[in-house]
Amino acid sequence: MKITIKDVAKDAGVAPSTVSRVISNTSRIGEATKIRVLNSIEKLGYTPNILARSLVSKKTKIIGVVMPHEADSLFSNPFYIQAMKGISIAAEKHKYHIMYAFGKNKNSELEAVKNFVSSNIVDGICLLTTRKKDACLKYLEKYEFPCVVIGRPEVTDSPNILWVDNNNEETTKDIVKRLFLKGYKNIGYLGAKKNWTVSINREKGFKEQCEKEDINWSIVYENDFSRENGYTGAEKLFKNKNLTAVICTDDTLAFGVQRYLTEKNIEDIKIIGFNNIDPLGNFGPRFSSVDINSLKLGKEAMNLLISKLNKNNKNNYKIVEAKLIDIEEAL
Amino acid sequence: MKITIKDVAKDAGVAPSTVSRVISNTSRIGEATKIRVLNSIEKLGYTPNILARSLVSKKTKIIGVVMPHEADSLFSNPFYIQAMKGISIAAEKHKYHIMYAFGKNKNSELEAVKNFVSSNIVDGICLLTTRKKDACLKYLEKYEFPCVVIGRPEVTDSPNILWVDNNNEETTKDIVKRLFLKGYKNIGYLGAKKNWTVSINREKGFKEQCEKEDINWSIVYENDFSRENGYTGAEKLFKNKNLTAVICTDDTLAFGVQRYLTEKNIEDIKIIGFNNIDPLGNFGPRFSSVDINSLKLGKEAMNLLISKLNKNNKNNYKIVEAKLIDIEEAL
DNA sequence: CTGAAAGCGCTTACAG
DNA sequence: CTGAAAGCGCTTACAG
Repeated sequence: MKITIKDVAKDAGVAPSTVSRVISNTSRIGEATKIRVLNSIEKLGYTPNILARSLVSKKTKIIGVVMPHEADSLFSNPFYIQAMKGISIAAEKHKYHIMYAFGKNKNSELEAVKNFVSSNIVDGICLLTTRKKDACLKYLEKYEFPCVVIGRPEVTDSPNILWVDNNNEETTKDIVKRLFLKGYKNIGYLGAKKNWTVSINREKGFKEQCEKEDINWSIVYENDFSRENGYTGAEKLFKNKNLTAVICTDDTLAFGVQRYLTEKNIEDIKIIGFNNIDPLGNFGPRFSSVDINSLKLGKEAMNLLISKLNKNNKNNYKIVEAKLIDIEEAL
Repeated sequence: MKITIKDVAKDAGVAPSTVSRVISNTSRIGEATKIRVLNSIEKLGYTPNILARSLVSKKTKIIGVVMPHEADSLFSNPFYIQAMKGISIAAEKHKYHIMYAFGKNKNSELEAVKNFVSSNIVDGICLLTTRKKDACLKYLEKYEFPCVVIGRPEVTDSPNILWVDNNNEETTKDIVKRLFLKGYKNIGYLGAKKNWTVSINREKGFKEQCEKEDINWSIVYENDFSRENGYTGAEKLFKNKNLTAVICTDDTLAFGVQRYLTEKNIEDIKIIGFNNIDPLGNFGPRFSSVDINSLKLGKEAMNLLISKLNKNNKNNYKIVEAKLIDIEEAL
């Protein structure tokens, strides 16, 4: 039988409340009794039942993490597993547990959120992506439920919606700027997931900087972050254009573009992707890619949320630096 | 304020116990009161507090999943994310929640297990790998804590240790047999993680079949499932041997072997890997690989564990078929 | 500094 | 079929 606080109390010859106090270390306790209680805890191998504790404290110290339902990207894109790892590391450090919900379809994300919120099982929620008119965020905001999102929400100044993001707009601007300096005057942008804010922000920076530098640009959107969509996107991009460089919003797309160019014998096209994915099958030439630091995105998301839960957060967002890994060293 | 069973009871004009009964749908309830209660629940938007429920039922309907601490493999190997997805899908179907613990180092796995067990937060535990003299399994067995492991434990007939595995021994035997029929007489085996039972089983099948068929074999072990270790492993394997085929216990290793062979201009070597990883950078020639069906491994692990928790499990293990995806169609 | 009591939100014998 | 009561294992005012 699992031993409880009563067993410890009896063994130490004190009241359960006293045991509780020495565990929480919150009020002044006589040194002698403290030692006695600690000994009994040790001797009996007592560990508190966190369920009972949660019931009275109204805090479970569990964070619910909702994965995007797009299965395909999950499998091929290291972003998710790295972010998860970052989330778990940070949570563990603060003695929080993590509960993941893998959505199976469009609606299951919102359902997971509702389920988390209504069952009282989590103190806060973390979303791994943001969309335009995000239903999950809307729900969470309505119920003022503590949450953090990786990516930039449409409304960035709501006190209840924390967020962590790269500076995507600046990053694509910077890339365009660098390309321009190297003499690239015809640049394509291949996006996917049109309603994901990450795509929108990268596109925005791209477009603005192109217009500023007077660069010929074209933009193509595909459905998914996938090699196949990279290939079909490249078909469209290179149909009538004299592009010399392509920025892809994800490396999976970039691999598809690379394949297209190889097959069609189109040479000397500069490709830049995002996420710095190691392709494993390491035979093709590598292209440049932006390392978005997924691990840190996950960690900072947790730090932000947990700070909020402990009511000592300063900001409601955090920018994680993205870093262009350029194969030409100095682009 | 969160509404409770008392609020519903008051609204419906019944006792809390009655509300509880209509929710659990466990005892006979008058149709009229049932409807009244249901209406009140609907009207007030009541959802049970699962913490309180867990406290009395001693069941949390949460499963703890312990990830192996080897971070490297996590990032590159789709096995984990696919298994996680399988786990989550199956758990959700049975209305269980999943809590993941990402180990950071060798000891953190056991700590995660101990933590799960002692805090009363999970009903059962799932391990994503098994090792020789597995400390986690030993602990779980000692406390008779319900658990399932993906992979084959050393002791396969303990009623308390459920497991799900491919038939790894048979699979490598089968591969060797096929290779032999195609005329391969010098075959290498490149393993990693010497203390993982999956490696041991695959090696065993390999060795036995080679000796049976009178094939010249050699075995090399490296530390990790990684491309780098595949490369160094190939260096060793091809030092003095006239190998014509190499079986790698993981595709990540196989990619390294492939790279070595390409660099050294060694041609016509048959490579066979495990896990059927899509390399993304799709320029090198593909090699054959065994699809271990990670998604199903995860699903079946959960099904087994949950059956056990509901005391209606028939077996304590389940074999998931692995399938050789041969690039030559008929090897 | 410490104990007795109430309460967190449920479930489940025990009566009737 | 339904209610009153006890209890799951904690925490936290309230006294002293």
